[in-house]
Amino acid sequence: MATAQNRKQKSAPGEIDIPQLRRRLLRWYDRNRRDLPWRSDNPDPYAVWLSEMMLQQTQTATVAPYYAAFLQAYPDVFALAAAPRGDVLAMWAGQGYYRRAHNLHDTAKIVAEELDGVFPNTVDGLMKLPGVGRYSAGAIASIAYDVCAPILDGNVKRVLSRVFAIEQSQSDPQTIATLWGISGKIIPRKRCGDFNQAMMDLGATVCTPKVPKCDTCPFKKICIANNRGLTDVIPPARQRRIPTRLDLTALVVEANGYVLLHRRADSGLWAGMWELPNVEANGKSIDDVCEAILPATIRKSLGKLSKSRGVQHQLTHRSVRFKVFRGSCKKVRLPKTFQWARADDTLPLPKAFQKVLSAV
DNA sequence: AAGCCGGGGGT
DNA sequence: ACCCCAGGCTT
Repeated sequence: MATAQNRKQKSAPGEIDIPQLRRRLLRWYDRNRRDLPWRSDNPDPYAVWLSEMMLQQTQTATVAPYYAAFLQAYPDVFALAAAPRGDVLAMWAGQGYYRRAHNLHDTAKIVAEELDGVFPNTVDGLMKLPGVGRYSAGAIASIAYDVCAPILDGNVKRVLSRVFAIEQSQSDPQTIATLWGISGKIIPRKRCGDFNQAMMDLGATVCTPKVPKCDTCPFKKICIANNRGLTDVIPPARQRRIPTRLDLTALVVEANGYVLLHRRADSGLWAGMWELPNVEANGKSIDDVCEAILPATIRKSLGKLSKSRGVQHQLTHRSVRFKVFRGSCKKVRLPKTFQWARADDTLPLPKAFQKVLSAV
């Protein structure tokens, strides 16, 4: 009798031997775990939190050097809380998603000033911190405190979709709810941090989006997608969006070794970061551009501008093209939203502007 | 529910 | 060229 109940059971956790899944995964992890800088037998919640903020939508290889630099500059939450915002942003420059850097600093202050420097050890407590959602809270709680909280990131989504043959779109809220449910169901009572990290390692190194290495997978025998030859169609491809074009004219204004920077708004693209003065091109003349984005004091002493070669920069949702002009002037006093930066310093600039600067 | 927010590793 | 990455937040 093919009742709805029976059909539901077919791809429900009931079909998988959960204790066996746990044993297989932890045994695999003991032999094959990645050696990552933030891993430790005695985890420091601050270091775990720091790594998780950096790892949001960012691969481990990209994070590693930033993580090392942050931990050296700010060995504990009090050091980070005491740092000027500009220093934190400058160290984050190049990593993208700059809102994370603001949240990082805000959270450090909250923990240092209101929580005696101690990170919460519950999912609810952690989720009150800016930039910490359900995934990050579960990851920090389980890894730093061995609390048995589930996680669901891109890796775990993919692994669970395949093992339990969840065929629906990964972005469907219903599917996400189902996957959270499974993640909570399979997490063991012990070694929860290891278990969660093992799921992510498996997704990153074995259960990959393309050409998964099913022959070396600890779930080879129990994975429904593998048993039915469905690993190519689970999870289904998401529809991708076309980046929109953004044409900017940027100015490189120098004054004996310094370059003129402007501070961006606290929200939106490159939030709170610094930029080379720029504006949407829209057919503007160079005089119009200067009028639009330069303080009057600069314009007065600015020599003739020369055109440099253009720069192209790709974002996930934007395709940015820069026209670049270069000129020099006196090192005059500036409004607060501008600053003179030494051209040879590590500048608090997003990659796009680093690229423009290195091109001239 | 959908859009926004960066940059890069891997293929 | 195209996939997606230890997601969170706003509208």
